[in-house]
Amino acid sequence: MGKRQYITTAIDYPNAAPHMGHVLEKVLADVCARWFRLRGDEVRFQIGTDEHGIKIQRKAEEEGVTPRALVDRNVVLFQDLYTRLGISYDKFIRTSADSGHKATVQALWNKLKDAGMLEKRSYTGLYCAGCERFMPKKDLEDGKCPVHHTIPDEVTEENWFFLLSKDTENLRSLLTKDWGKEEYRIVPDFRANETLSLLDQGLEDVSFSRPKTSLAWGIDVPGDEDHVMYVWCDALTNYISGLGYFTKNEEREWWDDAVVTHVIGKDITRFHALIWPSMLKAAGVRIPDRLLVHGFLTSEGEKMSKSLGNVVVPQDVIDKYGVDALRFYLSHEVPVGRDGDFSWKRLEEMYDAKLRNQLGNMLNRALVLLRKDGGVVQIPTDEESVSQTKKLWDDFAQQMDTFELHAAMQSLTEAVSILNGAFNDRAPWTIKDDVEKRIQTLGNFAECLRHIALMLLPFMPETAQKISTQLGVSYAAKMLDHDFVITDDMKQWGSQKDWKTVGEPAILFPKIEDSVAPKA
RNA sequence: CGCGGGGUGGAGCAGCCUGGUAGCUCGCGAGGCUCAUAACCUCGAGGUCGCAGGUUCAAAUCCUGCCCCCGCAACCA
Repeated sequence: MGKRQYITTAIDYPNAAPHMGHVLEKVLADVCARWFRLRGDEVRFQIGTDEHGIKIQRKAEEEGVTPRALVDRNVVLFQDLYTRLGISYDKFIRTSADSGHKATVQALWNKLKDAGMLEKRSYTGLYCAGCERFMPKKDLEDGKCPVHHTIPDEVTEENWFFLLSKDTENLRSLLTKDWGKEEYRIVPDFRANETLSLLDQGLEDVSFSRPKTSLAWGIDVPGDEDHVMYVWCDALTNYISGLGYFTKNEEREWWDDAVVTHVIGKDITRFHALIWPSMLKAAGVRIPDRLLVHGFLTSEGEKMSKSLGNVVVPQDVIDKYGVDALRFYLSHEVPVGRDGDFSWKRLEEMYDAKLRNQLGNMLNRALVLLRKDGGVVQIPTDEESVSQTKKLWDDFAQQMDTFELHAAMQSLTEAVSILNGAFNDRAPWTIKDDVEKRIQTLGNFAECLRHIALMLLPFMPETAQKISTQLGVSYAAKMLDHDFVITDDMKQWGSQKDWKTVGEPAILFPKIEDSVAPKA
């Protein structure tokens, strides 16, 4: 018990407002972080923004503002959204604004250089003046830029390269077994297989810097005033710079002596699976434990894109259905690791069917009847209830521990459905003469709901607390505290001896009248 | 032959590894109940499991070929 967990998400690129894809990742990581805390682990959870780079620089030029002003403005959008979503992060790192970040990155750079992993080379490529970037040959149509229909110029520029190819076999070993006894697991498995097939194709060295003439908005390369670091050394390093690595070193134990989990999207798997461990190893820093890779979200079955006009603004969803409905949808409908779809119609169906009609109504029908008998809580204890509850918790923990979060979430909605069925079968409202029996029958349902609320806590914290409060459970007020832990006692059937009466029933999920999705 | 994912009742998916009455959720229809947020429960309709071959007593499930959709292909989460 009580392992130390360091969990991170990819840092977001704040060149525009956050969208549903950003939210998927944060919710996934937050559910994990909350679960770790609830099971008694010490957790540090970091998110942030990757604020350098050419796109920010250009976007700022377009708007006639400084890059600094642009990111300062946009970062707030991310922070506000994540706060509203209840993302329980401990640290929000900003690569251009966090004082320690630059120092750690430059220190890491020097270590890579000392390790002989950096080399300055001239790079020759096809440069499109219109796009202001090098075009890979594969992107060209008949040798022309597909956007500008011009033949790109052959341009040579100096770049620092990270000698990733040196580590090809080490990385293959790392992903299949270990690298100097260090292990690094990719979840789900098929992402690991994909990465291994990349190794089979051979690894190339990676460009790690840009001349300031083409990119000014970034961290200076130490000892080379004409160059700025390219994204990888800058962005990936956030995971350790956020802990003061190589500088203050105050919080290094969260890296050195913790289970480290990176939550990322499938597009950046290769960088996290290959470049990052190679960098760390060269710098003499331990490799993380696992990489949790999520898929992408389509919108209404199609790729999310501005031109299609189907980009879903998370705030619209929250405004209409609430934070927990959104967290529920992303957890219940999107299998961890695989692509998912966001659909207003589906969200509405799920909200009505699972949350309003099943969960909310179940709570309400039990509470209303209990209140008619004075709200007395009496939970009959029998062998079967005790053992079934234990099995429920064991199965749930198993799924959560192996990151099958959607399966865990789905088994919760399944449990609520079974509860509704049992309620009809036992029909407590038909027990007219025997008050004691009626109260005890209802007590069973209240106790079941108490357990379900606890399990819902990582997914839908506010809802879980509301249920517990309505039930009148004594720990309800503390459930959202950062240090709240689900104890073995809480997981026991009928363990809450101080639970005497139920609270006031209230509608958990109201009917949403307007069934038309807001236009984007 | 670039890589990967996928094509199963109206929608979304499971099943395929370890062949043998095709399952789940939503939606739809009909009954039941009436404690409850017109919610809940039960039953039902609806599928030649992308196409074509092959292996087998038997294939959604294994093999071969083909068609189609989606994503990725060094910086779009």
